[in-house]
Amino acid sequence: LAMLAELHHMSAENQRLRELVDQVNDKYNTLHKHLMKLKEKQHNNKIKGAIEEKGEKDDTITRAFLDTGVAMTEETWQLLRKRLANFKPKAKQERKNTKNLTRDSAKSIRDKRKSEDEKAIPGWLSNEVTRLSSLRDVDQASETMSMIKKARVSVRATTDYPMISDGCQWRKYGQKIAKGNPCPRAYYRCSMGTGCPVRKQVQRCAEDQSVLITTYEGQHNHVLPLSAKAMASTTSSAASMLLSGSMPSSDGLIHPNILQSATLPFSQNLATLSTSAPFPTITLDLTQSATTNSSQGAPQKFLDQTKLFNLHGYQGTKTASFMDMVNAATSAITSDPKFSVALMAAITSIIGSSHSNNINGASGDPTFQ
DNA sequence: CGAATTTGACCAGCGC
DNA sequence: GCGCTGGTCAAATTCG
Ligand SMILES: [Zn+2]
Repeated sequence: LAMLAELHHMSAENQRLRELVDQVNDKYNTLHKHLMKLKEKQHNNKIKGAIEEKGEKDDTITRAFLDTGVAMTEETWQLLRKRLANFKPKAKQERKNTKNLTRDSAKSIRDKRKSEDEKAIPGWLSNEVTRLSSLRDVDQASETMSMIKKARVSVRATTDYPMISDGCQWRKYGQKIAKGNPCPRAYYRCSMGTGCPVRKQVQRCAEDQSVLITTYEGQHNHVLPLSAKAMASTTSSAASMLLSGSMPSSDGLIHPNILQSATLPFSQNLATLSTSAPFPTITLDLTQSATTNSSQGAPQKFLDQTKLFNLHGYQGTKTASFMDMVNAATSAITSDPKFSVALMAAITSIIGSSHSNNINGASGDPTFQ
């Protein structure tokens, strides 16, 4: 009987580990894509820069970009122009806060909420923060926090992508129609924790309506269910990656060169990081992820690693193999320390929450009309 | 009946 | 100052 029980236990744990492996694998893939896209975008930005210098803003050019599969939206152009025209960093957030506070002063409830917002420290992030603080200054850590609020992670995914619902509970608080395209943009706020500052906005692409662009902002205030951890950790690691990329030139004197987007090694069409003003944004492209992955030299390593991952994950599922996988992953990416840091944070966050295997698949994420 | 969504009002930036 | 626009609020309404 005892043996049976233990067997049961073991199998359960096995299952859990397998899920973990899957998640890590997913995250790995996502990050990989990020990198790819980053490289791609960097290339694009170079081209863009050249074009901007020449002052050519023809439709034909945009068209060409689109034809080459480059996502070149009007927003991007506007952002570029804006950035070129004038750069007014900081102070926006502060002003906003004060505004909100004054406005909210009328109602006690919201007042309370606001104060909570300002004082609350994202629980799951605390580890990372402490680590960072141990490495750097407390000031830097706090600054990183504030920056994290500003940082944004946007995810491009097709509507049928299984991750449509990221496991979080979102309550819709607004919807607006964008000027350029007929598709409205929906604003959501995380409703899992009281005063959770996380916001996301969902918009489907104008050209290709099968593509949803969800943009996440902020860090969670509370504990996340396991199902939500994948996306959350992915976005958070992406954000931290982005921020760590833009941080080292501390004290805000970051030159707002649009054309200077953070450079990460070896990447193709995975993730696009743009240190672009006003908000640093990293976009992950999940549109063409699972199927057609590699066509060129660099990613080969990764692919092999991934396959290895899958293999180990699906058959072995011993903690040892899992650890091996993690080690392999980390060692494979050590070429970029920042990246490795981010990924480590993500992995540790996942591992740390090995209990509460709550596989709550779909909370309705209604794809708006 | 409580919670979530809808939807117009509202507000701050921003360009003119 | 005016009007437009992106973002948020909140009353009304629907949903479960
Ligand atoms: Zn949350």
